[in-house]
Amino acid sequence: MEISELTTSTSSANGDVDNLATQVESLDTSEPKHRSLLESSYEVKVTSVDDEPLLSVTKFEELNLSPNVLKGIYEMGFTTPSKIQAKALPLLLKTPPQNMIGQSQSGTGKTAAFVLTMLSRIDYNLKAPQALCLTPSRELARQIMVEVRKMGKYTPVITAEAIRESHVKASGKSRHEEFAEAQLIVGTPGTVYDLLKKKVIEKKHMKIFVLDEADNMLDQQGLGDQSIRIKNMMPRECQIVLFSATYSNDVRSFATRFAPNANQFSLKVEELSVKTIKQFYMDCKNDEHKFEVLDDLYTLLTIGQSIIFVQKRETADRIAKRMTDKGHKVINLHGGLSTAERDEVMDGFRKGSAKVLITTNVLSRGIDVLQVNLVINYDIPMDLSGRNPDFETYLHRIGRTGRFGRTGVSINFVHDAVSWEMVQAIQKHFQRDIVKVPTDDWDTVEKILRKEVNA
DNA sequence: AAAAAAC
Repeated sequence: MEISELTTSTSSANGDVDNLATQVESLDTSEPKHRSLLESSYEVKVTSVDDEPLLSVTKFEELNLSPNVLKGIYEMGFTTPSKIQAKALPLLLKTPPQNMIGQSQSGTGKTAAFVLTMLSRIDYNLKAPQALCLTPSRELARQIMVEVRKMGKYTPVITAEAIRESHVKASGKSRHEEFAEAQLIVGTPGTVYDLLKKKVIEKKHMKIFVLDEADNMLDQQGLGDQSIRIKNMMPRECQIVLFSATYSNDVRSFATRFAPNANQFSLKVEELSVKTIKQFYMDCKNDEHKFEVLDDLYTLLTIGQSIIFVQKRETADRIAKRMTDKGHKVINLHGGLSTAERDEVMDGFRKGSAKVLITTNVLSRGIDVLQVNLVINYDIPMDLSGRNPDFETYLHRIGRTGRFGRTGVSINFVHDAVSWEMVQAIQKHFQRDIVKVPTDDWDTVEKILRKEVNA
């Protein structure tokens, strides 16, 4: 098989800017238009396993989608394919199917791309599992399922979530009954593996297997093992699709074995950090001072919806309690909560009834709440040794804001030499300035942040 | 030294 490569550089892609602007507008008309994240040039490298010329579509109509899928897409407000959709969809939808390893910035339309592909692969006359998507958290699985149901609204698709149950099913259907006829399944690895093993989920008709946040799904101890076991249960001819905004070097080489002969698209590392997300740091004196600064920040500034990331569950609980004691209205989500509690907290945050969410890395990836305009790294994400920053997690965390071309702000709390060095390393790695804001001069802070953070 | 993910 020949490998053909095409590198496209777009410095004045007005078409793309228009396309995206149209999407942003239709997603939320209550906000003023922001600069598009595609405003400045960036490079997408596409690699195809065929030697056929690479196709990039400008309209969804060019993709031979079923009219029912098209109708769902348009109703969601998508008018034309985003940049990555334009390049990836022709490859994803090829017959016979080919594997795909895709990388693009957060909020550029990856989810829609693989959901659309799943919906297009299903034989709707066959009431059996045919499309499976795995995610690293229940919150992300639920979010993707919402997208599936919107996009598949005019198709007869039968769906099921394979996540730990949070309540007794109102329908009265057993899981066996539910999964027997479900054609499209989104879930977390533990539950999916369990259901496959028990033959609650039938595997023999599976046509497409998607790993969202693929690097995380393959890298993480536990998650990786489960993902591999599940993939090994899929039929040989099943299409494998990996998507993420990040692939660390070691994960990428494994990904190419996990999804052999895959078409690929990827970005250079300096293109990954979304330019519309402003990055700051606050120099705190010590760990206790971090909390005082946090308290002051939420007392003295009017802040829209925001997420505060910490390293440990216990820190999330502790900070949430102390903030509540100080009179702030905050909610708290981590893996130690019950499934019902997690669903309730997440639903409240999505509705906007809660403005401040304190959480762990469980929500670092994929979660899409458009109104979030501030992300605080109360603890800088680091690797297991505690000596190096976790660049991938950092990028995913700050990517919770600035969705779909909106502006966003991230603030890193620094409190000692190690955390300061990590911020320096992050700045160097992504070639993006991380600007200091004072911790004692709130007039200045407000001037710097006002435009972006105020509600 | 974490977090997540199953029963």
